[in-house]
Amino acid sequence: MRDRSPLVQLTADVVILTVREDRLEVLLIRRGKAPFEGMLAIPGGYMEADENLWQTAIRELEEETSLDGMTPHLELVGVYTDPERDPRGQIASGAWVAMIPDPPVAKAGGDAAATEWLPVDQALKEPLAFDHKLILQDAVEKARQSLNQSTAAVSFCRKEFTISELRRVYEAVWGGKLDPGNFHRKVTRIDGFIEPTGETTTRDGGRPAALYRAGARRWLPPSIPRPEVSA
Amino acid sequence: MRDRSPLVQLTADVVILTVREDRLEVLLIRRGKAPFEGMLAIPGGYMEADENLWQTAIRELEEETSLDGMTPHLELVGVYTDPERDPRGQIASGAWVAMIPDPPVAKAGGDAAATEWLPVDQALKEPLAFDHKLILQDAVEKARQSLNQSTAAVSFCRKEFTISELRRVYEAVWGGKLDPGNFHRKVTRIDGFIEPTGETTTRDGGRPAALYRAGARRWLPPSIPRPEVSA
DNA sequence: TCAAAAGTGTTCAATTTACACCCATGG
DNA sequence: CCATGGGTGTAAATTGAACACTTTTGA
Repeated sequence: MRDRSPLVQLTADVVILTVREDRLEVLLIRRGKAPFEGMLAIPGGYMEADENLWQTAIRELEEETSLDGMTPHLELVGVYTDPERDPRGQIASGAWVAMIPDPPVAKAGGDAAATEWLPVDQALKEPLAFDHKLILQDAVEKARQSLNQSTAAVSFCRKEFTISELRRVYEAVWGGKLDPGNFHRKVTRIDGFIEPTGETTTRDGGRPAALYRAGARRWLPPSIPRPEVSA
Repeated sequence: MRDRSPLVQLTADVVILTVREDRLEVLLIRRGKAPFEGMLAIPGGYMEADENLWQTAIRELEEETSLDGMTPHLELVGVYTDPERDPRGQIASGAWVAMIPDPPVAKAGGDAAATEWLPVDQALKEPLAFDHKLILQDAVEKARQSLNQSTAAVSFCRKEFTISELRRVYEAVWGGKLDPGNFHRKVTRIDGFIEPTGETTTRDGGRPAALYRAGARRWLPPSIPRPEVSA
């Protein structure tokens, strides 16, 4: 049995999402070589000998975007291992979703002939290489869930952001509108979600808005409250 | 670069959890062969040629437990790919966490010399083979998070269960006590979480309790409410 | 009759919702 | 001045927390 266990190569695919002009967009590459030459694909690459797959994902992310030293939110979406998923042979892939602020600077590099930002709705209508349509669907679903239960939304914002900018992230990812006043109170009341910098900005127009930073909290309070730790 | 991408074998490890006597317990195997002979390990096995890693995980779960045709909650925990994690060579692992009802019937099979149920607290104090301590920690954390935000707790219960049995799942996994009355109202008010069967039981002693089935809902309501879908 | 567990009532506090309304800026 | 978005006030409805209390069984 063991001897028959197939030898595979590993790749990391990174679904890079951002919110641009109140829409959720994804970074795709136009493939420059076979297989699937000319088709859109999710950026990714092979794991190298001295690294693990998480490090591969980070490296791929850095190759495609300018991160300016910030560590982005990078979350595992799934592991894609169907024997037939890659015509080149047995290649398994770990997929991550990255949430980065706008304006993301796309670099052209690696074997990507060109990189393109596309609204997610539109990307899902395009034909994508390999099983990348499935991966993209799973990644977007994971992002939506992350906004439900974690503070991941701040990863879509710059280091300093206004509450309205944060609200527009939720609106873009979830679809629909949120009441600005109620949203403001909600997020300021959840302890550790965001912290005021003391500065203000007028970049969104209108009355100056207070600027905030991401807080230390990672998880939003659950709807069934957890008891205090007793033991 | 590509040519240097290492060839690896894939395994699926399944952290099988249950709630027994108000404690969270994990199924481990005592290894019957090298490496780590005699040590405790998380059950797992190699991916075979005609399957994907999810199917491997399901197969491993079925080898270790009697599932009686029910599909258990099986959730991806992570992908473990450090080059040095297995002394036999480059072996990458996908880890899942399974939540199954008590009483789980452990089968002895495969290359497991013996299987043992251990309270999670205790298992984390034992030395475990490979990087299985890390995997177990991650799996338990994933299970806790799942109870926060999804209806996964019902997976720890039998097909028909009382609200108290469900409450004891939360208490065992989270630690601490929940108010029985308030918990009762909470879970019956969340639409689609559980549905009454109409039957009652006295198996927990005291006044007969109504029996429930798992409902169709998979996710608990988020603390920041999602707006209605507009588009 | 008593203990045990299920489930409901009750009360006060806190939060949510849906708005109206005022505030502070740029043009 | 006006338009724009930021942020607070407010009142009604809902929900939450704590805990007393009734119900229904087995022992």
